[in-house]
Amino acid sequence: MSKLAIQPVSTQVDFSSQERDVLAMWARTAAFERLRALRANATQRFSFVDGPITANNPMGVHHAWGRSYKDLWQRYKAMRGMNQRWQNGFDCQGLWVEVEVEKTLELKSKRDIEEMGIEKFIRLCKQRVLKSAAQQTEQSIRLGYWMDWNDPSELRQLGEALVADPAATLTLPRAGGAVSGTVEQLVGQLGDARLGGSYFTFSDENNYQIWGFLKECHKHGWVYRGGDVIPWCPRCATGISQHEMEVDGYKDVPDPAFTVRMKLITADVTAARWESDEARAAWNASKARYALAWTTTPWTLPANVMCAVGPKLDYAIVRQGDACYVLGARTLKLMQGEYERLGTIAGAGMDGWTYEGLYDELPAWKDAEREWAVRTGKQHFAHHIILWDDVGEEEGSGIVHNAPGCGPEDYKLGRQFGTPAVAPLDEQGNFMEGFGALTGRFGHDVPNDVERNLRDKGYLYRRDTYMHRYPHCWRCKTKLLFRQVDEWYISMDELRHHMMRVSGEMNWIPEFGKERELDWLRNMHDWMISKKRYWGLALPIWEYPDGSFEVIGSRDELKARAVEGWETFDGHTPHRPWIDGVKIKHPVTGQLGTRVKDVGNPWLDAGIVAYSTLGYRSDRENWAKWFPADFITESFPGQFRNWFYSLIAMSTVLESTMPARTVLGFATLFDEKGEPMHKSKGNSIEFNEAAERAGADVMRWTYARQKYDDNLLFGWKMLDHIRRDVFIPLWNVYAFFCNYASIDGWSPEAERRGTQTALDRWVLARLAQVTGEITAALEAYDARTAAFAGERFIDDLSKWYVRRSRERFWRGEMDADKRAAYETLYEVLTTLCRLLAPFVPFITEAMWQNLGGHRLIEGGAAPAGAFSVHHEPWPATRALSGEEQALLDEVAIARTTVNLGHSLRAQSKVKVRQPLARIFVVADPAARVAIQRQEGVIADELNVKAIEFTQRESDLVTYRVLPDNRKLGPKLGADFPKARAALAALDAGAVAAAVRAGREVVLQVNGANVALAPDEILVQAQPREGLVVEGADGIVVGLDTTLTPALLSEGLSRDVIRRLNDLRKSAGLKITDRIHTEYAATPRLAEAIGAFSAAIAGETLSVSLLAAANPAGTQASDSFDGETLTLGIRKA
RNA sequence: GGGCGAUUAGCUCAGUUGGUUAGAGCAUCCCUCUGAUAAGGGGAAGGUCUCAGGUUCAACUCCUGAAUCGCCCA
Repeated sequence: MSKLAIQPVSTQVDFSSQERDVLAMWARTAAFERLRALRANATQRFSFVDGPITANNPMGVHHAWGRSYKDLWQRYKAMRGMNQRWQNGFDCQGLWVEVEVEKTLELKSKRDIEEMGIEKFIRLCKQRVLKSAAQQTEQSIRLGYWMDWNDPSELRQLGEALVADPAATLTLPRAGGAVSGTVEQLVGQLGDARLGGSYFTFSDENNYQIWGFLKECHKHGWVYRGGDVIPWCPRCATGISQHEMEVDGYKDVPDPAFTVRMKLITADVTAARWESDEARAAWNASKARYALAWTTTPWTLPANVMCAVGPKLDYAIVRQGDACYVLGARTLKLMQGEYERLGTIAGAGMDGWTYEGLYDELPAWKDAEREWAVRTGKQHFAHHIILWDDVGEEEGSGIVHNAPGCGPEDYKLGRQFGTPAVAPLDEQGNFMEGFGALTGRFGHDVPNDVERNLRDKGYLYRRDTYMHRYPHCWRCKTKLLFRQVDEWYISMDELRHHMMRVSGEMNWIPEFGKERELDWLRNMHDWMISKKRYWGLALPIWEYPDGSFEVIGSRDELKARAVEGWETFDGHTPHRPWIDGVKIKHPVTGQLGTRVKDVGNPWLDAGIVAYSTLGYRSDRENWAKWFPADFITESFPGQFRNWFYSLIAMSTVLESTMPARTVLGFATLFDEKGEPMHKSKGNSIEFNEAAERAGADVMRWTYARQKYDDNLLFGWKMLDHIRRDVFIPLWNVYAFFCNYASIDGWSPEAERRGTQTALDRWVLARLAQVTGEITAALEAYDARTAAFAGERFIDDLSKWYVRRSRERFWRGEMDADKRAAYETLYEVLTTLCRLLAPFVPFITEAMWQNLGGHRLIEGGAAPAGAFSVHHEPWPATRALSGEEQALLDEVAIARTTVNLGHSLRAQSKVKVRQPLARIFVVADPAARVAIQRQEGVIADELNVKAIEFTQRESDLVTYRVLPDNRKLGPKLGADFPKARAALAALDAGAVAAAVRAGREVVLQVNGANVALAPDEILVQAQPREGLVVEGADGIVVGLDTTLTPALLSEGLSRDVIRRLNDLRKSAGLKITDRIHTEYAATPRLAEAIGAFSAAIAGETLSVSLLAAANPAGTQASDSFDGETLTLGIRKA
């Protein structure tokens, strides 16, 4: 092996451009493939299952957060020697893709799609997915995310070929042998064992595996077709499931608020309390009586069936003109104009009151009533008032209009009371036949028509505008309506409990995740799995004309059962439209079964991947090897009811066991001000921009140090802060080392030859300590703790080790001490590279290559060899020895002492440059030993000649004696305050002396003697007032500020040195350049220069130092401390 | 309406089973050091620990209630 030559390094580093160089190096050397090969035969495995990223748009910085964790632990586990699958996943099917394709093609509705042709539409959806996947792959690579990535250009090529001619034959080259097929077939096989790369949830395997899951559910009788009223997007013409009602789902909007007077037919007021007999008489005499109902969805009024009141609420009976009104007692502000309060009635007393229907003349109502009559055997349905506990008084009139065909709660009540139901809207949100003039009109467009109609009929009391939160489509932002529809569900009754058990077995980070998931499961409704759209899982449900249905569990099963349409379908992926033509025959009735047109909920696609990607159907042995995943991670919000939920549901059904051992969740990414990033708001940061401007490493570190529970306020300021505080110091330590190593031609050797100093041993102890800290934190999936430990170490390394070691590197001779400095810093840097590599793969790689790794490539290392820092094993952890622990404590005490000394100098306005004779120190015996051992360092830092442990502590300190609350509180109870006061009244010095001597202290409390043991009293030394003394951590430092002429003279000489070095710098000299120096100085100063000429010459590399009337060369003049100095230097 | 979580310095956050004078980093200002890097060191200022009760010898910490914010559910 050739000798390593460490190259000099600039401190002006462009991290982003360096990252691109590293990426090029990785690509050129196939570094990732080498890692896979190196770990391929490892017996230990780390199973990570990726939660698929939606392959729809470019990756955002919020995606980079989670992906940084994914890469962090995969790299870490690789360094721990484990074999891994390295498979990324793309989420491919669903409405989001459809919406984007529709936008591109400017399609307005489902009708447009059908006119264009479903087949073409599906192909365009697939192509869009492939294009997005290619882009996200490139961005992930830029992030430094090591995965078994597809070639992005191949993905794009497939997408184009698919649109051009899906039936064309294509051959894809692969290491294990080329794979051929039609374009469509190959696309359907992406991610499988032969093609490798990322998994795609649109793959045949993924879809058929879900069929198997649904079949299993059907075996238990959990799959059913249910009617319900659900939020409905009229634009997408599909229902929005409970899972999708996300944060984005609600917007504040103004809506018309109608107060409708329901004309009462029967109203039993026996429960009423009247204001007076006259009031009662007024009610009896009134010409018309009304209940006032309130709604913000006027389009639902034509479907009104009942009204609901709160049984425990009070309702006011009021008179206005000839009419009487009943409304919530606390909602009287709704009344317009003068009115008279007649009485009060509890909601419970209004049960069963009947009223005139608002739209009883409509054919739709007549049909509904007829259907109801057939069902119940009754004649006429009377609109009436019911009791409902959920009625509130905060908004509206306390009387809720109920239309069972128009709202989920309404629907439930309708079912409960067995009423007719009128479902007014079609898929596009338009009124259906039978609604008179409203037929064909859009639901949200009819308030004015409804208003006119109700006014004409005398039913409208008032109309207002009301601001409230109203659901909108999470994809296209269209204002939702509610529709009564048939959808397919998986019943949760039984499954819920199994899922709760499985969730309970998993390790949730942060811990509250488990409670959240359990809470969600407790409240989970049946899972709506159908969607009335085109691009997605073809639900394998075949319906027969008699309403019965079957679930088909696999392609083979379908083939065996197919009686029609198989030839057309064969060779295609299991998607619409081809699958729709396949018919089966009922084994008993012989009826022809047709597949339901619905596609599946996309969370089915993502939830199955712990099975589909591990070969559950085809290679059960392989599946068992990798299942359950050791680790999964995604952003928490939403995933409890989405991915985590579906993952657990499917694993519970298929194997009744957890899909992953550890779930790491993290919060939400916002902008610097804590507001959501939105392209339209202009506050979003593109991933590519962040990677280029801040660098991927800086981003990754930002994510790593973030607390999982807290939202991340992401912005340039914080990125810049991380770069300055973490990366610049790290890089400068590294650059310092390399630049001197390069000058000295130093290179690492197998054997250590240096003589380590205490400082070397200290930093190596710190290194062992931080290795332990980072390892433990990563094992516990705690990135933040690990990152903070790293930051503290970089700080110690830069601000203590390197700062204290600089002179050792400057020295000319390569002596044993300098050698030890090189050897130590080399070990620290190379170990640190490995410790930080999983977090920040680029900077560590760049450092590693210059520090040694690269020689293996250039020296032509064996093909099986490791050349990247990411091929290395993780640094071994070890327990600290007693001496090492003591050394760490010792340095901590020394640094405290130094800080105190600096503080004193600042207070007494004696600058550090001015040497002083001594400091005084008061410390307990252990600290005293530490300070003695670090005496040289402390004296040097503080620029003092000596450290003295004063014998007469009382000169420096006073004592404060305090009761040990923890011990005496429980012992004395209520007497404690008195004892504390009694102790405070004693002479602190005397008590301190007694405690130090190990004697009891006796107090008078309530006339009785209480003896306190020495360990029940705390003695604190405090700096004496008025002295130049500073104290902390039990150490008190005093400064002797006496200035002798000799000290003053030395101080002056230090000023001269500093000014000379400033001059060297401004003259543009190199650090190693030698100079001739001349000076003109006032007498006292000249004397000082004379006295310390050797030191001055040495510190400034002056080969001559001469007095001159007019100093030659680059000149500078200055006055300080009453002296004047002119300097001149010339390069020697 | 119900549930969960939060509220500590200008900002971001620590704060062990209740215990003595509530801390750090950043930012600000002042000083200092510089053969130290976009730096290093010191100091100052900044707090009714959201509020109100309660338990206790003792509450940032435990309990109850309220306010505000966030999330989930209805």
